[in-house]
Amino acid sequence: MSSARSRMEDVAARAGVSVATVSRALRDSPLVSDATKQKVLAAAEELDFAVFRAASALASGRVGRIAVLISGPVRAWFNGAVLDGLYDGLRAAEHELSVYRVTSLADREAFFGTLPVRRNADALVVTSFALTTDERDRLSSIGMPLVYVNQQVEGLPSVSIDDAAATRLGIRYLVNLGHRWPAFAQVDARIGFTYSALGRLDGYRAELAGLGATASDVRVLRARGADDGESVVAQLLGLADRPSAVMAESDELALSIMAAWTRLGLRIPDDLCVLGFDDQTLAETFGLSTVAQPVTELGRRAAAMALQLAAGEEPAQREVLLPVRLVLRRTTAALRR
Amino acid sequence: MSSARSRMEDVAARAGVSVATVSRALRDSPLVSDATKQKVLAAAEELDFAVFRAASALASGRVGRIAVLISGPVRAWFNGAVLDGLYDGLRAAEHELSVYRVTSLADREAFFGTLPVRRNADALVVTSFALTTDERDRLSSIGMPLVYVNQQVEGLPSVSIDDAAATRLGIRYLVNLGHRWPAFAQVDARIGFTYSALGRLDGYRAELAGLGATASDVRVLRARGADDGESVVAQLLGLADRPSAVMAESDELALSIMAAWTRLGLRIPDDLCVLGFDDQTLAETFGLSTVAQPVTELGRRAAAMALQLAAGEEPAQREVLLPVRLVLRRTTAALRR
DNA sequence: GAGCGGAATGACAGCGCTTGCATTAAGCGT
DNA sequence: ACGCTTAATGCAAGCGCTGTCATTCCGCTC
Repeated sequence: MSSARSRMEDVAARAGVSVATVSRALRDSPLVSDATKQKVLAAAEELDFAVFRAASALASGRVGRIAVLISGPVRAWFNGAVLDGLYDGLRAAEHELSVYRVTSLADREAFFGTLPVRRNADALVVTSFALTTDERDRLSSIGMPLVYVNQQVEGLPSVSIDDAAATRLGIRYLVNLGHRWPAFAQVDARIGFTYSALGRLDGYRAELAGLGATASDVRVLRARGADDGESVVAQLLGLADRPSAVMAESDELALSIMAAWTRLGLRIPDDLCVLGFDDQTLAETFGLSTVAQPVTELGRRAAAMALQLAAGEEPAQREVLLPVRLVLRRTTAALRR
Repeated sequence: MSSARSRMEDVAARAGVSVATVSRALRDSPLVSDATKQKVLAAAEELDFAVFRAASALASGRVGRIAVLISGPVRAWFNGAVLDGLYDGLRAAEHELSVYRVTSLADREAFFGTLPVRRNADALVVTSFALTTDERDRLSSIGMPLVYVNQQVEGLPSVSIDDAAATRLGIRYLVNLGHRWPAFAQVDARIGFTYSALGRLDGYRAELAGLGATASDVRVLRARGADDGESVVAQLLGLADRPSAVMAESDELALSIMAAWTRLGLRIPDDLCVLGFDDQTLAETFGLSTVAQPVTELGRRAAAMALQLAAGEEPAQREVLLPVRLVLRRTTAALRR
């Protein structure tokens, strides 16, 4: 408690050992005897000592820090959920997280232009968008390990779900309820970002085709943003053979569709079944049926993998695929004939 | 582009100057001539150089890092929005952010027990809960500047809104619409955390009293969580003189109340007016009228203040109060008589 | 009892920057 | 032309740790 900003030297003096021993004891090195560890720990406690990480990083070359690139703001539910997982996974390893938000092409260029992580992170986690070959080359030329979240890239370390399969699961469920054929609602792709929505769209198409739907049964509805359910509803109502069910690429879009639909006095699930994707907080509140993906777990696994790569180890599994599950609530029901 | 992990020495050699000059030039010191700065910048660019922050921190004593304590997970909308603001505010100053999540008393004790920020942050931002005197003393004994967000504490640096006044604004609006008298819905307080909800409750009580309501007109409804609108609706329906309007302490709770209410086949705003607090993303989607608070701006201002304090400057204003505004959408309407 | 191996610890040289001070160059008045 | 100020740059000493290598101190063996 006493000294406010004590150094390792002070701890060493108090414990009656050298700074080298203190350093080793605090990191629980097997080179230090148990008795000495006790003494050192006690002295550190009494002096209220905490390692100055900058000095440690300089001496060891390891900065104890993972960087993450997220697409969009932190307040977007998906980003928050991934970050929670990353923090969970890093906490035990006493690593920190540096968050870089990328919302525009300019941001992205700025990041790769200056590559601020260069010597300031031990590994980089990239969520929700693919890197160009150039960007990848630059990272590997500086020896920065890379982990993808929310997408797979041939042979590179990644943690994700199978977006296509997950969507097929949802579509199959709707079809089994008698809906011939469900539509699929999607936000227009962000420029310059490849994005798991592609896999979901593929899954939708593939499943319909597999179940015997024809080309004209495939109805993809476009929104200008995740809160633009209104456009989706307008397209829905304008369709010749109006679908009795729609699956949205995200819960946020699904909720927006629900709001626009009920605002017109129409009912859910009676007049339209809605199926979401994610299982975010408010899905339960509004009784939204959805394909749940374990987003926070994605983050945890990514953290673990990044730590392994940073330590120079080869992860047991380079491409981790986590399971999704169908969560049935009150926005889906069998087609009334 | 060439060398992957170049040091300042390499830049110095290439620019034909000393490392000291490089260091100064990169930080835009007035001690360096413009011509030299150009040369250094060019050399740094060619070598793809980025300062190794750990070394810089060790030499200067400033770590270039602000720590923030948040209550609950990152995926909670409020936390995400504050973090976005903090990142905005720190970006220009090239500072980083260390996030510490506190969800339990144990977390809190762990944080203050080891005080990991001790030498690893230049300032600490605390959101949504008050510190004990002990905790404050420990921080000030190590000279760690402190900024509160989302609450005010006598004379300490803080950035917040006036929760009581904001709530009074909302209640007054409902009363002016003819609702005699609105109820107030709140989540049971988290143990050990003081929390801006107190101010909102006070505001509710004060405004009703000020407008001439009697004690029995004050109806505070309790939810077990922000997604427990169900309990609130049950309490509402059980009330003798059923209120025609309810204000919730957060949009999340308001949305949950709306969901529970409409699930019963009741209408909004016809049978019940609902007013939220926050103006989060989905408020617009669901047409929720609400008292909007500038959460991201709270974060930006907190970042600016933290940077000032870290630099040893005294902020112009120690207690910043940001304005709120009423956002009228479709969940509120004049009482039909 | 001398020699030896292994376990535990200490001494010390950096890691890559920043910064106070010394030094040099340039400008200027007389 | 000569000192003198001011501007620009270089020199070198750390910052607080880590990791290599050397040293000490055991208990054993022969």
